[in-house]
Amino acid sequence: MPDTVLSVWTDNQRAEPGAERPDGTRRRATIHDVARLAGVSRQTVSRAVNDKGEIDPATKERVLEAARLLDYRPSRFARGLVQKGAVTAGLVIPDLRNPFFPEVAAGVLEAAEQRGWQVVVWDSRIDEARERQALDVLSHQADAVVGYFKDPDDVLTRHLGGVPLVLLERGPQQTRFAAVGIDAATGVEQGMNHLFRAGHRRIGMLDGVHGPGPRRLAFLEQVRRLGLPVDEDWIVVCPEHSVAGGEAGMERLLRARPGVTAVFGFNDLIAVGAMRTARRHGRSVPDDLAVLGFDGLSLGELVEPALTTLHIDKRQLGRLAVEQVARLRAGEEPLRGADAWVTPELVVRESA
Amino acid sequence: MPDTVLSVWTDNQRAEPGAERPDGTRRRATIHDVARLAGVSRQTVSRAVNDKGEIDPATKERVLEAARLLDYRPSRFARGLVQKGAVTAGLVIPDLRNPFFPEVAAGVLEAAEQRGWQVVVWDSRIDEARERQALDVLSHQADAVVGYFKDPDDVLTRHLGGVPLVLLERGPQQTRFAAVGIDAATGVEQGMNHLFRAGHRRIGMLDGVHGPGPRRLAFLEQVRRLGLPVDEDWIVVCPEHSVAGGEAGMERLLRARPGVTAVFGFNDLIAVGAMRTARRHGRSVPDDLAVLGFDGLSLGELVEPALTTLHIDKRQLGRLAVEQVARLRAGEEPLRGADAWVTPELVVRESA
DNA sequence: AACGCTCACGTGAACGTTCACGGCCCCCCA
DNA sequence: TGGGGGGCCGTGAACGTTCACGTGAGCGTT
Repeated sequence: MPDTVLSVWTDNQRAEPGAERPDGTRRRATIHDVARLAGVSRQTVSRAVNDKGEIDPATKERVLEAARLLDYRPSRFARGLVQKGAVTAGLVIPDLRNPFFPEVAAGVLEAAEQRGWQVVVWDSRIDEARERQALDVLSHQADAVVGYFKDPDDVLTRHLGGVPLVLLERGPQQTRFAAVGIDAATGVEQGMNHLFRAGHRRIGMLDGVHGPGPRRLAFLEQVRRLGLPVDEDWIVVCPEHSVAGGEAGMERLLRARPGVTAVFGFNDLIAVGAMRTARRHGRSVPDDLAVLGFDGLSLGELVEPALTTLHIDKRQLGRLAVEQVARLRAGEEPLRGADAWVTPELVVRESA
Repeated sequence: MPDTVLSVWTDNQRAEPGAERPDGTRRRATIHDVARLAGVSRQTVSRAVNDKGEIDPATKERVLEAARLLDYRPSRFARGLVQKGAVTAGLVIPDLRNPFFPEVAAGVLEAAEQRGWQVVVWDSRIDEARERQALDVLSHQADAVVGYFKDPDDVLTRHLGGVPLVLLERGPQQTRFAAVGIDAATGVEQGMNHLFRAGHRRIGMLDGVHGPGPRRLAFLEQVRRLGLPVDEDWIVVCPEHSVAGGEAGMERLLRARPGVTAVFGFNDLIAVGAMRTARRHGRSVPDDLAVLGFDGLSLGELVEPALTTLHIDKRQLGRLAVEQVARLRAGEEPLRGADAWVTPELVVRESA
């Protein structure tokens, strides 16, 4: 290589052309171009770049040099067309900034990697339109999709164009699609028992969604079972699934039900927000107000007091989702019921 | 559709076959199979599934029905081969569980989405072998790669096979590749000025990497500039970039330099760990010991005392990386110097 | 001298789409 | 009655690889 270090440095990585077209634009170099320049056949080029055997080391070097010169890169499409087996899954996540979802994603990536699949990730930013948009793209580019979607089945089907879908955190009774989820009922039961045994009778909920989702339904069932007072003022919906959302929700709950002695948060971020608001109102946690989270984020150990929460194995959730995809692809029946759930586990720390 | 609801529910999403092969396995249905079943040509099938015009509504419906029957999905490879323009970028992240990286990823995803690109994500889990592995795959499947890599240029080149690479957080002097990074010098200067003005003279560093990385070099320069005492005992390397790592590192620092009055953390998690250890040793923060972080994670506002830190615009970092990729693809010169940096900003909260 | 074997390399076919045509039929209008 | 035009549909070709062969040169063995 006669290039000086400087020129290598400067020209580094610049897209250098294959061939000039009549219209002046540049076409990407093909295996043909390389073959011609190196004076060999396509097959020999293929042998060189994929370093297979049956090729003279000298010609191999010559071919690679030609490839470098033309900035040749094999077309992944042409390649994929002839060698099957490359699997791409789509993953649609509502909000990467909520620490819950990166953990789920990590589980998906881990399981996908083990199977040799790759994952293209979309952040829908809690926007249903963006969810559909993600589906539109992924239905063209992925072999399967897993993710969080709010739309009903028929809408999803319309944007899916036949690719298999695995829903995250949708009860199977709410969808015909394969799904993996969280056993909210069992989790909430553990949590409410814990609060009840600690003497709490006026328990509020800071929900995260408007409709009667699984967590709220489970909460209501426990409230009924334990014979606690309840009306809709005990449940307030936070404007967002964040600390700020939890703070706002707690403000409203304290106004509506000043007598509340414990709150059950839709997730850990909301619970943390609740603690902050409570403290700002002069109530100490857990003495004046107990706070229970739902997620088991590691940041719950860092706040003060440390958050008592229902811990979810988030990686496992992701891994399960990938397994569902594998089943669909194999033509098997997807997991239903408890096998497709992750059961929360109560982690008692300090806040309740 | 004569199917009962039940059968739809049950058979849902199961991979139903295209055609039986001699060996008994099933082949995915092609456009040809659909055409034959519907009694039309490929082109007509194409028109139906891509809903273009020039097709009779009745035949269209017939074709779509046939496609449904065969579970036909167009091959994305065959499609990509003929219509250019689909861009896939690879993103390699060290650890999705460190809140810093999901934010960077969010920036990458956001910018990629705006350009109509998709992103396949790999979590290398801070393992250099896995980094290379990711490169091996992505060099085959992606049109460009951006990510965190520890290997030197030549190793990367070998695993890259010609695809453009943008490095995250590597000073351009350390690599010939295009890069985006953090202006550690400016950031550390701000931080150290802040500590110095508060009266601190014995300042330790909890580093995150073994070599003399940019943050440590900047630290040493500031120490020299301010005329502070320094030897290697003032710098300890934490075993990992986590709260636990910070706790362990702080234990060692306190043992080596009990007179320390302030510590500068490699990142926010380490700084939080330092605070916890300090407190466990009976030192109150910031009175007995000031702690300064580097990252600006939102969890820094939640801990107590709230973490003073050098805030980095992590999304911007991701967006910049995508812009670098775009430049490389366009054959332009990548950004160098300050345009490719994100400058940290001191956020004074309570810990220092 | 005939055979066989290995090494290095080339050739046609196939992968599954879309694109650019071209053709047919029917209707309408002059 | 002729021609024009639009609606609907089909036919080759092309996209860029890899795969399964085929070929010829060179060398050693019998």
